Amino acid sequence: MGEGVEWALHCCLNLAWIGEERAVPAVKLAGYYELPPAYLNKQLQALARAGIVSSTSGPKGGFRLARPLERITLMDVVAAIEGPEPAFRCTEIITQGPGAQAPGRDPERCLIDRAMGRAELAWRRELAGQTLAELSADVERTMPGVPGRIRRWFG
Amino acid sequence: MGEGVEWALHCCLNLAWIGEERAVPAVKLAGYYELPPAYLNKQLQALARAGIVSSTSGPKGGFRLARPLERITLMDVVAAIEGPEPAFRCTEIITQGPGAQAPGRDPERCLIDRAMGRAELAWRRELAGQTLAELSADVERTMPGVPGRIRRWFG
DNA sequence: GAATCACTACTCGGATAGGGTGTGTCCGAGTATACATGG
DNA sequence: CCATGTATACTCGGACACACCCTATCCGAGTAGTGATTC
Repeated sequence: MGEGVEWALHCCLNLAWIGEERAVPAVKLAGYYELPPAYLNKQLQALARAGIVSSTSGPKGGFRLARPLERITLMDVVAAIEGPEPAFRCTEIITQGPGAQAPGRDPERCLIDRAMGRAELAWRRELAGQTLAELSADVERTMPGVPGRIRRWFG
Repeated sequence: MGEGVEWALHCCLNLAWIGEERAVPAVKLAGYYELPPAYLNKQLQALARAGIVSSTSGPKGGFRLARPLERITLMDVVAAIEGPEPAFRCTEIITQGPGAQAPGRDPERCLIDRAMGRAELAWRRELAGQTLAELSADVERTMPGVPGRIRRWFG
């Protein structure tokens, strides 16, 4: 899995703590973690395409959260960065070669694909079941000073 | 995820249906699905290193299951092919840059890492909860002719 | 006839190239601000 | 003093290289079987 997911999650939390009334440019977000600015910008573009953040150009421009943390799940961010395709993609080798099964013969998919799909569904369900708001609450509980320090640093 | 996982799962089932008294060379297994023989051999080597199959060289050599299907889970095969590293690897960017948290300050890991780890644990748990024996039983129930046909083709 | 030995064919195993996706960088389009200018 | 036009600086957005891992291939090490040779 690409590391852009980790960057995107941290940035979403930071944007929330900074407040949605201010737009933060990618360069500043990158500076906080010493990440490649242009590449982080690319990841944030993906978040913008997914409707998670909104972007504005020009001076005083940048990124801000498009909706509250309560309506952003881990799944949303992962899907925005990694794409919607499943990790395990069945190439249907069962329909090739001498022992080929007729593709349309059984309406159900390849059983291996179904089994792997069940596991991936459990993964997605877990990701979709946790919002960034819960994550933010956990951080504020275990490290109360962090959000304030971040808001101050970006000020 | 690499497609070698799909190949390995099909091959394990085929080896089980053929019977463990016979060793099947990689070339023959590849021929059944028209896969690149040498590359499939590489995947089977990974299964051998993981102790899922045993390999014997020379004439009448090949691969055979090292233990019954009841003791092989989807997780075993995935770990053998893909490696033991988790898909999401936290790069600890939280410990870098101006807002660096001291690494040893909190004994618990980065909360984002923990959240992603929970999801991945659900995935692994689902994979580890299903054995190839159950998968084989499903196939024999929905497509009763397949195992016999495979055993016949490899004969 | 039986045992031994060399030879052959076959298989795995690791070392070696090629391609595709993720990683990283650069420059142009667009915009809001600030300033100068004129009424 | 206020409105307007212009220049400017700043930001995103997409187009352009680089690198690493997955994919694919090839050849050597080792082994079991086979046949010839010898006692």
